[in-house]
Amino acid sequence: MAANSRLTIAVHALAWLALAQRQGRDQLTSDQVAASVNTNPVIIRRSLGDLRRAGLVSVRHGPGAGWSLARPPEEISLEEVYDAVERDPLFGMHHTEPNLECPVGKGIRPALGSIYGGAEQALRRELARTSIADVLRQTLRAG
Amino acid sequence: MAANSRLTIAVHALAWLALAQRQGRDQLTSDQVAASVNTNPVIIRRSLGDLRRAGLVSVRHGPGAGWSLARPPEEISLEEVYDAVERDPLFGMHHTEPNLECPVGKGIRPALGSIYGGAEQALRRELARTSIADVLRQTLRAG
DNA sequence: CTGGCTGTAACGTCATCTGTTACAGGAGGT
DNA sequence: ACCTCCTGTAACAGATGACGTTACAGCCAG
Repeated sequence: MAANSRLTIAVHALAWLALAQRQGRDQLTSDQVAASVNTNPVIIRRSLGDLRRAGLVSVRHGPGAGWSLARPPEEISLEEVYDAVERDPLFGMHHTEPNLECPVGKGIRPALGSIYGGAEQALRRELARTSIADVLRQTLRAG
Repeated sequence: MAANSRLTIAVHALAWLALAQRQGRDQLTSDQVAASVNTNPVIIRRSLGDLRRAGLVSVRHGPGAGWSLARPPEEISLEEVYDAVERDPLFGMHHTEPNLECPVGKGIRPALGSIYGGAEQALRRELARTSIADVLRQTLRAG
């Protein structure tokens, strides 16, 4: 798959918001987040926009504005972040409809659909075990 | 991520080989597999080439040539197929190096690396529970 | 009202995947 | 040894999507 960095960007932004909050800075602008992630502020706004629609962060407009966590970092799991930023299923089906004359072509899609569903659930269960607070703790230990 | 259909193509081809084998047809050419998947034979050769390098199928050249399973379908797990056809990690890191002045930017990559590793392992463990024989069974039941 | 920041559209660039054509190379049957 | 069939792979076109950038409308505290 494509090396998709959306989850990385979102988790990085959330961890940075969690650290800033702990340090008493309640808001961060997209420019400030972008400076840590080292990318363009618009990328951050797009990512945090997804997280806002999922209810994980909130935003304040006007001067002195910025982003903050909508919940304590212990209560934000990577599964929720994954759901917020990842739209497409993990594995894609055939681009063109398989040959329905062939017994394999006829039944393969529902069979794979259920198998892929189980695999995605296993992935989510694992991501659910880690919170933004966990990520921040491991990040500060590694740094 | 990109809707990547490589795993789907490979599993479809293997299930079709397994069914053909059960019906007494020991070899299938890439044209015959392509007719069931409904794609170009070169796509099939590329996919089966990955599986051959992983030791899951074998190929015979010359006239009357074609592909066949290198092992019984009960002993080929989707985890092996996944490893054979999927080169990139599931989640990508930042495109540009994060800001190392920031404590989050400094430690986020090793932290995420270990978390992503655990998530990929959970995915693989789930894929390991299903064999090509299982896929074929479910496919024929669904068809 | 004003200044600062968000939200989003529009666009370019780049990488990747699928699909296609073309052709060199290997191996069994004669 | 030759033929013939099929594999293996390079080269290319088109589509898709991600990232990055610029630009601008909208919103709101002061």
